[in-house]
Amino acid sequence: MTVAAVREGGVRQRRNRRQDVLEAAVRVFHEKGYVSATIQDVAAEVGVLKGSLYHYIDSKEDLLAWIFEDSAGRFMEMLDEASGLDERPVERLRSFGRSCSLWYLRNIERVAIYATEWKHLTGNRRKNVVTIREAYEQRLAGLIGEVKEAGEAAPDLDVNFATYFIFGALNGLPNWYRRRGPDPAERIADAYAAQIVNTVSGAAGRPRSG
Amino acid sequence: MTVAAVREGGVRQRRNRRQDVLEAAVRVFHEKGYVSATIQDVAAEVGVLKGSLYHYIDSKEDLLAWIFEDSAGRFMEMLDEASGLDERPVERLRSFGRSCSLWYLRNIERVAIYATEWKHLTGNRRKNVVTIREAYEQRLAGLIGEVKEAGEAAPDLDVNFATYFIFGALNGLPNWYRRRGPDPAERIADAYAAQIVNTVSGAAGRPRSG
Amino acid sequence: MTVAAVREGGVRQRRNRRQDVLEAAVRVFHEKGYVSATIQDVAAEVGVLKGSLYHYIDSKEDLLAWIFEDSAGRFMEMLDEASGLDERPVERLRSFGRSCSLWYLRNIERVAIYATEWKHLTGNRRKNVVTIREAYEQRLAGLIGEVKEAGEAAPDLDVNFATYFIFGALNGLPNWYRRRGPDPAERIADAYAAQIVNTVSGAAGRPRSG
Amino acid sequence: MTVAAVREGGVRQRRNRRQDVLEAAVRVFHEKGYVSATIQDVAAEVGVLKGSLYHYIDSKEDLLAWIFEDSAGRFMEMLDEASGLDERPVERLRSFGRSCSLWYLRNIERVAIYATEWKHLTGNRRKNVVTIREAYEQRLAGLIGEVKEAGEAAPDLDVNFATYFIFGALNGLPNWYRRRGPDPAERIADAYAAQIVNTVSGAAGRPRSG
DNA sequence: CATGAATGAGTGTTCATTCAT
DNA sequence: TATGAATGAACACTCATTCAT
Repeated sequence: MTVAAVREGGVRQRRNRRQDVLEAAVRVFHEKGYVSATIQDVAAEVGVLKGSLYHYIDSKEDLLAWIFEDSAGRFMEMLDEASGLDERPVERLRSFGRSCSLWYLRNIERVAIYATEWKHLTGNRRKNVVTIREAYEQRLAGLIGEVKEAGEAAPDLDVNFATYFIFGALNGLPNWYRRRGPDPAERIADAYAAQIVNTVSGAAGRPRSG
Repeated sequence: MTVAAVREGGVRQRRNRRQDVLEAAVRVFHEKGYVSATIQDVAAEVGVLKGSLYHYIDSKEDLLAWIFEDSAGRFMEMLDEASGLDERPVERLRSFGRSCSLWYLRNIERVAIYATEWKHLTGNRRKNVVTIREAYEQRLAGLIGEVKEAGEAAPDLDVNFATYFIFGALNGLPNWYRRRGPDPAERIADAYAAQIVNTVSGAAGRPRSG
Repeated sequence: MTVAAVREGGVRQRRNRRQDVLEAAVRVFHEKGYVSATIQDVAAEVGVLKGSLYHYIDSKEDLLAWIFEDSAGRFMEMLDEASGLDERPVERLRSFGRSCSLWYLRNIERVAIYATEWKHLTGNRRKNVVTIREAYEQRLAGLIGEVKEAGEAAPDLDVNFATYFIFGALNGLPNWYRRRGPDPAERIADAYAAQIVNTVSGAAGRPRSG
Repeated sequence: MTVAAVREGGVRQRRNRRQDVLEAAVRVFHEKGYVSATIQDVAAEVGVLKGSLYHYIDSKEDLLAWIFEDSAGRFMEMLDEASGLDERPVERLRSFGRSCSLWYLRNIERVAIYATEWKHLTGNRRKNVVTIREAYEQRLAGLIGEVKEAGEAAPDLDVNFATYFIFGALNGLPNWYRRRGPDPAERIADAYAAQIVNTVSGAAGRPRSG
């Protein structure tokens, strides 16, 4: 083994350790809830003593914040991808719905944490999460608004209510979805995308059929 | 004052006290979350010392379970009322959606607790909550199924996914609704009912227009 | 026993408990030093478990602060008494020195804590202690200044240095004085008072003898 | 470069490193107190990680003991110098006072540690410190005794009390002296020496003037 | 020599719960 | 019924120390 290989191994191991801790925390926080979960639990999941965990984190809340940042970053990347399509508004909404649903399903524990534990962040960290959530809502509201302007939405649709409705439906995914369940994530994502479109467009969303 | 009156007064007071404690717990658990909230917090909200609270409850979890039972009972009453209508399936779904939404909005703190804190019940109490939730889901799924059978649903609709979707949307209400906000509960309930119908029926949900 | 007696007993007991805690803390902090002493130690000295101590205090630092406040209040009373005499400046200095020394000796553990642990107070509490110390120094400096103005001090005496010198000598008392030692506190106080006068006045402090 | 030079360089570097560590510890212990200061703090002051510190020390207490030994050794050298003068007792006392004061001021952090942290040594190390302190006190007491025997002390002077008094005044120096303050160390040392003499001799200390 | 991961005992503090008054 | 002192187990976090690399 070369010196470089050893060094790379060290770096990789360290990074993996940090990542291990984060992923262990995701599992534990998801299972027990952030407040009920103890640092001990996370340490046990990693396979070290609780004191050792503090090589990787500064505090329990740090660990939670770290999960949020990591998730938010990856989520935003996905959103950017999903928004830039060149299609009819209603199809862009469907596409957005499918991408979001799929991302939710693939990161279901993080999403669950994101949806329920943000209250336990304090100070600026909480503000940041709220800001990101609002950005997300506004992007969705924007899409729905475009559908409405294109005359493809139910005529009496309230954009805000629709946004909250769909947002809620998505956030409900972690409450029932099991990775080992019978339905492949893609199928669920397609169904949810269709339902999102339905929610917004009502009859207008149906292809012109007899 | 007669002896009977005193006794009745005592009973009524006790009942009120019990109810006071429950309502205080609802407020406190909603604000801080069940785990973070302390018995002290609840006692302070009631206006007694924490030791005194144990005249009305047996344990903290008892208090949570009590909230669930109380809420579930009242919720089921509402559901029974909402289900017995003699109308077209799609209108029964709309009616159900409106009633549920309205009940959610009027009991928003309890609903929030119901949606997020059920994990912290143990043993049979948890089972009961899951059972009730499933009953509720099945009732909703039943309604959606009837809509589908009546040919008024989107043709490729998956009843289960639709149920989860709508369930999630409703459970999302506590995340944004504020009692002192600009929109009256009835308006929100109507909008949510319409969106529920849209979700299920897509084009079919629109009244037959040209 | 009358109701009043019972009530008074309760109050007295509570007060005693609080006072017990404070005095236990004085002993423990004096023996081990504030940082090394644990809440456990104090609790053991009181005869309760460490958790129980938090009925009487809010934090360990609170306990330290409490000692400071209690000591400072009593010390200031003594200083006020000692300052108001109507005598020659040098005799007022002697009187002050005797009173201070005596108070130090009678409160030797508190004085030791006062002299060494003030650094471990934070924020305003530290400021307060520094302020009180400065007030004390200024009072002593004032007395010395008056002796000097009366022409009864050594001619080249620096008032500040003398103040620090004497202050240091007094603060050194806890380093050697033992309550059960051979010398009665009064004798020590007289000797220290004489030495304080000597420090300031040199030859001038001697009574005019042939 | 010769092998010897390399070796010498290594030794010198090691010695310097050791000295660096000791001096860093003096600064850190003085600032935070021995108990509150962490090995990490000392390591950071040296510029290495805490694990690396254990190449130079065996334990935290070792580090403290080392400071005491180093300081005591240098202090004793100074004392020996200061004691051998051939002068009148009172002038020897003054000379001793000036030398001590000056040494205190020049090693103010070590003196502060010496005065306050000796309790945290254990076993023989504590005994040694106490022994050294006693030796120092006896030397001072001896000088004062000689002054008294020479008839140059206040007639009712108690040698022990005077020793404690002066010892305390000297130990108080670190409580107010700042290196960057307005008064040069020599001026302070002269003043303190004069005050020491005053303390002991009272009127007798004044040169026979009219 | 230097690193930093790992340990494990310990610290201050919280809190649900009990119980004598 | 109400109090509040007391408990004891638990928690987040710290730190001196060790050791493989």
